[in-house]
Amino acid sequence: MGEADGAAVPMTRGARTRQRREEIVAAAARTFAEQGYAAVGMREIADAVGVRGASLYHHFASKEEILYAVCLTVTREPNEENLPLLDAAGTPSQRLAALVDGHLRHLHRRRTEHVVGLHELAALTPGHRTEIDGYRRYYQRRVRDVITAGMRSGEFTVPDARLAAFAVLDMLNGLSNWFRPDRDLDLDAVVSGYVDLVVVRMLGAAHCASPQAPRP
Amino acid sequence: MGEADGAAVPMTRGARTRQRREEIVAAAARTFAEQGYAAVGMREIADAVGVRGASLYHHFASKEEILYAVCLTVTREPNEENLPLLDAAGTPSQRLAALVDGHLRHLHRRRTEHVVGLHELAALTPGHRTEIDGYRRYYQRRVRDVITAGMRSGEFTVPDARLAAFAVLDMLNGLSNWFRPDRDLDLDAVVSGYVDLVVVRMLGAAHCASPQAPRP
DNA sequence: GTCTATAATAGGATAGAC
DNA sequence: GTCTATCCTATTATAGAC
Repeated sequence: MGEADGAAVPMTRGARTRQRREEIVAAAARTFAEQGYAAVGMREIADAVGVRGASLYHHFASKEEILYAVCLTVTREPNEENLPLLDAAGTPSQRLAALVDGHLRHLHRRRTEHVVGLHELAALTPGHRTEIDGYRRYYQRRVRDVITAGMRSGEFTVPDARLAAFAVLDMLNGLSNWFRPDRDLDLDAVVSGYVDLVVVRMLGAAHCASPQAPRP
Repeated sequence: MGEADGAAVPMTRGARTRQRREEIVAAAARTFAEQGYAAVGMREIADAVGVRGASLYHHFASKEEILYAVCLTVTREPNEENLPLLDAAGTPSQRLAALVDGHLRHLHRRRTEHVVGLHELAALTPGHRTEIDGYRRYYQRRVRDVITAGMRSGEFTVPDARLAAFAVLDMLNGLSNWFRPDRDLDLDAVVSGYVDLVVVRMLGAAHCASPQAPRP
């Protein structure tokens, strides 16, 4: 394992740079979430990473670019990870139940970033704001579409898909503002409780917990 | 109507001062909502009111005190105006329906202030933050209590009042982030739709729209 | 109650050495 | 890729005249 073959340890430099970028984004998300974007200085982010303020500009052109990276994490990831659940096999109830599950688990896994992404959109440049809003609107539309599909199939008895989609997503996203696992309320309990509240109760599906055959 | 009786035109000076205070709070809420608290300077607030920056300090000791005033509006007012609806006569379904109605109308009437109050709490001083959180927690507890009452009376079939209270309030508060009246979605439609989604569908009440006698 | 003028500080960002 | 040093500007807040 000498240095004869450079390809044996490929992209070591690039990987390290990428890792440092992610350290910066993670540290920034933490401080932004606690104090608010505009109240945090580049020096404070740098301290959290363990470098000097000027070094951040080797990785990001501006403070807003760091915020943009945080916001991308919580708008693009759900589109890439959760929306495929809506394209999978199954009834609208089953597919929406899977999305609610995935959505809540992503909200928790990226809890810090979501707090920023849901509160600091006003600080983005107009171009970045438009892009982020586009991801969010697409996600919203896909949720509305699966509700509409469930209404057509007769599974959902709700009268207005648009209103229901707002209600569902606001209810889900609210989680990141209050959920802290404790002795009598862990994530699995919230997830199954919310799937029931949304899919069975609010939308009116007869059942949805586990994959099932279509009704005869 | 001479100057013999000072009480004939009472508090004229105080009323004007109070009015200017409210102008400042209103202008600040607008700019905070659009750009975020920390991104707004005292000069910008002053411009919106039509005075110089220094003049604001005659009415408020600091920028944070203005934010505190905005946050008080959207945490104390709902406690004072909406919570009495939970103490009125009627079944838990009826009382919660009235609260949902009042809550949504307040969210809309104080739309700008709510955007600030829901996004900028991190910028409050610890003391103010604690006070505001107290109002919010009390409101949340009252909603949970009426849900518990409905569970005991058998009207609500939901399994967990705490989880349901979070779901309901997050769903309601989300309104201020997206609702703009348009041709096919006015406030009355959203209110009646959300009352149905929350009280009838999510919580499981058989009906609640209008006052009714208890079931035999 | 509002003004002008200014203090005191901190902010984002850049230049250039290593 | 990170550092030191620094520029330039904007900020909150105060002092004191009117």
